[in-house]
Amino acid sequence: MSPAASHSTNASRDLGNRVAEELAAGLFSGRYRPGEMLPKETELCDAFGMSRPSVRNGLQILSSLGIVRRISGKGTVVEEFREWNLLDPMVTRWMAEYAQPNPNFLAEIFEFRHATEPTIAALAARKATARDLLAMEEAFQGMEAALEGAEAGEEWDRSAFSDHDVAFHAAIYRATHNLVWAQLAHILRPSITLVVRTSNETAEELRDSLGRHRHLMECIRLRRPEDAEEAARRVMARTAFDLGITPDPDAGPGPAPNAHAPDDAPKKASPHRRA
Amino acid sequence: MSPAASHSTNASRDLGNRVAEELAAGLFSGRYRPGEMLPKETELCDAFGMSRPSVRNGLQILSSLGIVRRISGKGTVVEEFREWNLLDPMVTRWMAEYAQPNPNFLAEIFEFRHATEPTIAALAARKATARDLLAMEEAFQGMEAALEGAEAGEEWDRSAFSDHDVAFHAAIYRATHNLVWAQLAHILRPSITLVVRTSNETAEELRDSLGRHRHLMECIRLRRPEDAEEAARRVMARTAFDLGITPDPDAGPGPAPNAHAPDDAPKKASPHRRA
DNA sequence: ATACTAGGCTATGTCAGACATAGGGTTCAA
DNA sequence: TTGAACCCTATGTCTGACATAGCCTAGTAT
Repeated sequence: MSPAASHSTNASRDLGNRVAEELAAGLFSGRYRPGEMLPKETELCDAFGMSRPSVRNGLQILSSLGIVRRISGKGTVVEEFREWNLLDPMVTRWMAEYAQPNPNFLAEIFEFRHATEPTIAALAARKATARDLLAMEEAFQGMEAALEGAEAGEEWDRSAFSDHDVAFHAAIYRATHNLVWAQLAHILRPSITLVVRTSNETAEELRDSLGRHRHLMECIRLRRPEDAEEAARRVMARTAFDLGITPDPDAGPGPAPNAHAPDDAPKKASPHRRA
Repeated sequence: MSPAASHSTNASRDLGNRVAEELAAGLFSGRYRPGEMLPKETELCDAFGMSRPSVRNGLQILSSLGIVRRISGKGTVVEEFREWNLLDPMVTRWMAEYAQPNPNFLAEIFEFRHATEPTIAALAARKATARDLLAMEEAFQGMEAALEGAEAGEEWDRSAFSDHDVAFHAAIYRATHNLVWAQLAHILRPSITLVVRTSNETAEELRDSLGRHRHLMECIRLRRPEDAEEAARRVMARTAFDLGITPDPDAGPGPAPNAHAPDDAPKKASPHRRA
């Protein structure tokens, strides 16, 4: 009807988000770099075929995420990467979706996970409810199913596996029933999908990883905080190997990926190393 | 001059932020509660004396922070608290500024800090640069100066002390040179200012706290990760006491989770939130 | 009587055009 | 060389209008 609809808002009703999304694709993929200027509003209007208010709406979103800064009378400049709100859910989604894997950045997220997930697992073992355990179990079964599909010979769906992997770890974060950690679950997605997209684990390696996840889940279910802590360390050791940070999945918890730190102190030997 | 200035944009050039700020004050103080509806746009225009685009701009900011949800044709509804992006710098500022201290929430942030700051301190001890150490030192001297002013008898400026306290811990977070932790430094402000606003430490207690901070700083400067870890635990033990979480600042690093809420918030047996 | 549809009302989403003002550069004079 | 006055550009804001999603109500058919 009315093909020449004047406003023609038949498509989406959320144009600002579309603008932000498209620009984010360029921002996160590195097409626009910090310090550079984005096209001016009128040019973006032209490029997207939308009115100025909608374009401004999109720019506003990016601005409130610390990704760009709007300078009155001058234009829109890309902020330094360090200023971006990397912990915002939308930003983490964009990272997982558009960013090309940056080894340095992945290593930093891993460093964070490596230091915290054992603690989180212990807390989860103390506080997890039946609902939390269910979420973990469903995610785990999803990983299992994806892996079996792969072993059945079909072409193997990496994204299905990594989605459930994300869900598994997020369930543990949420099981702490702590607002801060629950929100930090968002950084899992870029951390996991970016590595899965590039690395090439064998079926055997994945099965090993799955076993470690199962063990972690069992420790949480049985309410054994200390065992859960150790189990989480073993999961992270596996992840470190898949990320290429350690040469051996059973190698100790090398804390920092980059060893340029002038540490005259011996690194912390894991206190309870039950083999 | 031109009293009938039509546009009269004499005041600020950032009306959207003003709207967001004012609404945030109401949102964080509990005047608007999750599930409720905000006034409609035209009413807000009237209340703030601004045009619809500006008001929409402010609502857009709150929306992109997960604080409200805009429903086309219906209105603006306040999201559940758990959906708010509590890790966003602007949100943490609003929490520190407008939220009345919620014991439960403070306990959760403390739980997070208690679990992570020792690790962070150890990492900082490995990676801190001269610039990081300078930032820590300046913040520490700021705390010292504020405390001495207090002991000199003048009326004592809590906010000066807590600002430098925030800066001190933030410097440690940043000294890790890890993007994730650097961003997490933002949660320090509500955690610290909210407790300082309510608690009533004596000068002696503050001096004790200051000593623990100094020791932590020295351990980091001397690049002793393990000592820094322990020193951070002692700082957190002091903080736990000031928060009313533990009865004794030297009561070991009792993992706060199960022991919190001694007097003012009787702990529920079931962790389920459902009422 | 119940269920389903049609219509109207409300509040948000989008558009168009206009003016005001901050930032930055340029020109001209002291 | 330096300073001030000028102009241009791009963003910030306003006004007024229409389009559409969500919701409520009334009317009709079975």
